[in-house]
Amino acid sequence: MDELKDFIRHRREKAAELRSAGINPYANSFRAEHSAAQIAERFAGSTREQIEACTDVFSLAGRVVSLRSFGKAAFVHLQDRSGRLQAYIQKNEIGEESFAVFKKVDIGDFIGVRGRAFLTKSDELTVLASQVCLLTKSLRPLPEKWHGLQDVETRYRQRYLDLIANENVRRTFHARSRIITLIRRFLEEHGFQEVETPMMHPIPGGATAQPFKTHHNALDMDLYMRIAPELYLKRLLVGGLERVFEINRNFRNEGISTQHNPEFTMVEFYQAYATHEDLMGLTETMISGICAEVCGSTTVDYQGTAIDFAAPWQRLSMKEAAARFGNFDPADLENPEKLRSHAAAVGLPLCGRETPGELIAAIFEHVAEPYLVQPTFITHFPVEVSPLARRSEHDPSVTDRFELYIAGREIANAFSELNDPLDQRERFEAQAAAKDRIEGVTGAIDEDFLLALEYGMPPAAGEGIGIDRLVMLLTDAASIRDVILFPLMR
RNA sequence: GAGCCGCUAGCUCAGUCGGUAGAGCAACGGACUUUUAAUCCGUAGGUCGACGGUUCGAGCCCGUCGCGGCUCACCA
Repeated sequence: MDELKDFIRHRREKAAELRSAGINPYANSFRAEHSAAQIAERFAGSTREQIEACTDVFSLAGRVVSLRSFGKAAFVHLQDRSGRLQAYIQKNEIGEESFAVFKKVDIGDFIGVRGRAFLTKSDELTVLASQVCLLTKSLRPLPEKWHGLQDVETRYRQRYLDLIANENVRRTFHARSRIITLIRRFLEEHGFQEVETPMMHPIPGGATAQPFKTHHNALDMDLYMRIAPELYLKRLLVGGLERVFEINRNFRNEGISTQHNPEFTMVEFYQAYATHEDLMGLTETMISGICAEVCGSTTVDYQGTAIDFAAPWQRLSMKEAAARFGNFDPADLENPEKLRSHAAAVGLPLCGRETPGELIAAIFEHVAEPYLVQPTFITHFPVEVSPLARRSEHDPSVTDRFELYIAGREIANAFSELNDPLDQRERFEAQAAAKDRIEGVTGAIDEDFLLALEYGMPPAAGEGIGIDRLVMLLTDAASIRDVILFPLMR
């Protein structure tokens, strides 16, 4: 860059002038003892007289986000981690020299302020500065104060600007943090132990999705970024860790959309001696509790629709849901010809080799999923689309599995775990064959996982919850990118 | 990967029928010691996403490409 923009040149010049006057424009000597919110909290409900009678001196540091300068005085708003607070800087309060330094402060700079509190004429709590320190000179102008930063691409690529300019974005990511904390707390209180399992897998498993491939040079070994932690968490059940959970990233080499980011966060948890029925209750309790705590209510507005998280939630079998929303006789789903004709009628592309269970699942996803707005557990998943779930003891064609749908989206997936090593091997082989049949790709079988099962895995149930999607629901975010700090950009 | 929409000053946005590139905020100079989208006077700031074409003349019309958003497909 041979020609600097005026605003950058001006700010560099100011920084240089300060340096030559013996002022470090990147000082780190100021210790803020209070946050904006703490000071506001201190005087919440106080009268003007009470505030002005208080002789406490507060120290506050933050970014200057607005500046209204008069000849020998100025008002600034400082923004810190907790919010904003106004400071009033007067020449005769801080002295001539200090005021000369302050005159070189721009919007965007970090400053520290020390002083007593007062109420302005318009009743705004303000710190009357007795001392002002420049802490960091900003060389670039911030986005505009009134409209903030709107450009979606800039918001994602330069998230720091989005966070500075848009308070609702700060709120969203604060909510995300709280949601994860509450999930962790809930599971720990229920006796679950947090673990970390490999992110790089020799054989990708635990879900059906395209993996990212990578390579370890020293071992000359191909590896895959994990698509799910499931098979490792179950090895821990074999190892006797009866209740485990992991909150971490999964990576799927698939399309990107408002619901899909290539890396996304899931919580997966496994509980020995529990069934998928137990997990439905656990899930209702956990999510409705988190909703109440984060949103202050179990009813939230999501993109203009009210969603009620109060338990209990509706439960429907997949066949019931498919027949109800597809408007046909449930008995048709038991008849292979009628099933296939319904699938064709709703516009599904068919190759002619789909099994009945695959057709039921495809019809369900097509006709019912978008209409499952209120929290709904869908149960009785066909065995063909559930390679890791335990077969139902009442109907061998389905599994003891549920998925949770909210706002037309899959939020959680859970099942009583298949722990019969021979059945598991058959399912893996069927799955590999299906992959070969439909995609012409040979699926690898995780022999090490089957070996673990042969030692005996206690009966258990496991569940995965998509954290990003849950956060979207609880923060009214339209796109998954609005709840991921740095979404993948081309 | 396909379809639709968008890209103009640091930011937010106008730009008429193809005829000299505009505003607000921010910036710069000046005035101003209770403002809060401060106010007042003055100044500066542009590869109109990129390249090519049509035209006497293109921000505007046409084509190719880039980046982004939404929808669809694969997936959670």
